[in-house]
Amino acid sequence: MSKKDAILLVATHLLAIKGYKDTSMAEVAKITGVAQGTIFYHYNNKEELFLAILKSFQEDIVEEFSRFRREHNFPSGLEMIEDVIAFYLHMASQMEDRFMLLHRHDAYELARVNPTCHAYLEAIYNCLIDIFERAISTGQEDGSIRNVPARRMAMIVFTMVDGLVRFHTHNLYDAGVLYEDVVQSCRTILQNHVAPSRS
Amino acid sequence: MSKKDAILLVATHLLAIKGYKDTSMAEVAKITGVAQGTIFYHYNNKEELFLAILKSFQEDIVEEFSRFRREHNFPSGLEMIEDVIAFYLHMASQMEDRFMLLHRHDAYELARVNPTCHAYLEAIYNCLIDIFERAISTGQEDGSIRNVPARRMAMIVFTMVDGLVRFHTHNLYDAGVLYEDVVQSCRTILQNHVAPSRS
DNA sequence: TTAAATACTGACTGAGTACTCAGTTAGTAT
DNA sequence: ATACTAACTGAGTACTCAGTCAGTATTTAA
Repeated sequence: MSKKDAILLVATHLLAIKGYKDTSMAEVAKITGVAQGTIFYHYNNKEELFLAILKSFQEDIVEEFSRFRREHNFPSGLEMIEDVIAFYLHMASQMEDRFMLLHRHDAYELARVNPTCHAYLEAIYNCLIDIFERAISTGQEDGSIRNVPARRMAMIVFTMVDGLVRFHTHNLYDAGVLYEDVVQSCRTILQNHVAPSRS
Repeated sequence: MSKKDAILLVATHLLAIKGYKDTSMAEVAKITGVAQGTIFYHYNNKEELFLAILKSFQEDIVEEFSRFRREHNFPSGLEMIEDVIAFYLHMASQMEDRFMLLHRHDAYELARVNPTCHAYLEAIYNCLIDIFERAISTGQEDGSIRNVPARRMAMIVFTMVDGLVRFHTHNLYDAGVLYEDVVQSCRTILQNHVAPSRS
C-alpha cells in the first residue's frame, strides 16, 4: 500500500474514535510510520485529508450498495426490506470507522461552510436511504407493501436501523437484542394486509 | 442570576454548538462577562464544568417529564404515545442546546472513563425512554396497545423520535414533514387490533 | 471595627497544535 | 556521467489552550 493510502486509513480510524480536534497530524504520522511532512505533501491540510476520507467513503459505499442490488434477488419487496436491514448492519460493522465518522458532528459542521463536504454527506445519505426506498417501491409494485409514501417511510426505517448502530457505538445499551424487534416493526409498518389483486 | 449559573448557561450553549474541544474557557469567560479565573474558582476544571451541565440537564429533564405525567391525563395508552411524542419534540426544542449535547460524542467518550458521567447519561436516557415505556404499559393494561415487549418497543419509538430531532440538527433534511409519518408508524406498530375484551 | 472567609480578577505559563521549508534520497530519462 | 523529478524528512515557527497564582474586592461574623 502507498504511504498516501496508509495515511488515509490511519487518519480514518483516529478521526472516528477520537474526533477531528482530538486527532493530531503528528499522531497520524507517528502511527502510519511516516514523517509529519509527508502528510502535508499528499494532503494540503487537515481539512483536505478529512474530505479525502469522506470522498473515499462515498465512493466505496455507493459501490457496495449497488453491488448488493446487482448480486441479490428478492422474492418480494417486503422480504427485501429485511435483507437490506441485515446488509446495512453488516456494512456498518464492516466499515465501523467510517460509520462512526458519520455519527460525529465534525462532518456536519464542516458541511455548513464547505459545499464539497455537504455534497459528499448528501450523496452518502441518499445512497443509504435509496436502498430502503427501492425496497419499499418494489414491494408496492408486487403488492407486498401497502401504499405509503416510499421516501419518507424509507427515512423512518433508516432512522430505526441507524439507531441500532448508534446504541452500539454509544455503548449505553446492548443493541443486539433490539434487532428482531426492529425487523418486526418494519414488517408491521409496511406490510400490505389487503390482497394484492384488490388494487 | 449568579455568575456561577451564568457561566453554566453560556458554557452549555457553546459546548452544544461547537463541541468540547472547540469551546475554550477563555471564550466562555468573555461571553459570560467574567474573568477566566472565575470559572476555575467555581468549577475546578473544564471536565467538572461539563459534568455540572449534564447534572443540571438530568435534574431538569426528570423534573419536566414527571411534571408532564402529573399534569396530563390520557384517555388511553395509545393516545398517550402521541402526546408523549409531541411533548418530547417540545422539550427538544425548549432545551435545544442540551439535546444537541446529547447528540455529540463528547459525553459518551467521557462516560467511558468517568463513572459519574456514565451515570448522568444513563439517568437521562432512562428518563427519556421510561415515558414511552409507561405509555406502552398503560396501553397494554387498557387494551389499546397489543402485547409487545414494552421496554424494547419504547426504545424503538425513542429511536424514531430522536431521529427526527437529529435530522433537524444535522440540517440535511426538513424533518418537519416526517412528524405525521412517525406518529402514524408508531400507531401501526403498537395498536391492538383484537377487541380489549378478548384477553 | 476588625478579621476572616468568600468571590473574583487577569497576567502568566508550559504543553500541545497545524503547518512550513530547506534539504535528502531513490529512481529515471538523457 | 549528468540532469531532473517526485516522494519524503523532521526541526522550526507562530499560535492556542487549560489551568495557575498572586493579588484585590466584597461579604459575613465577632
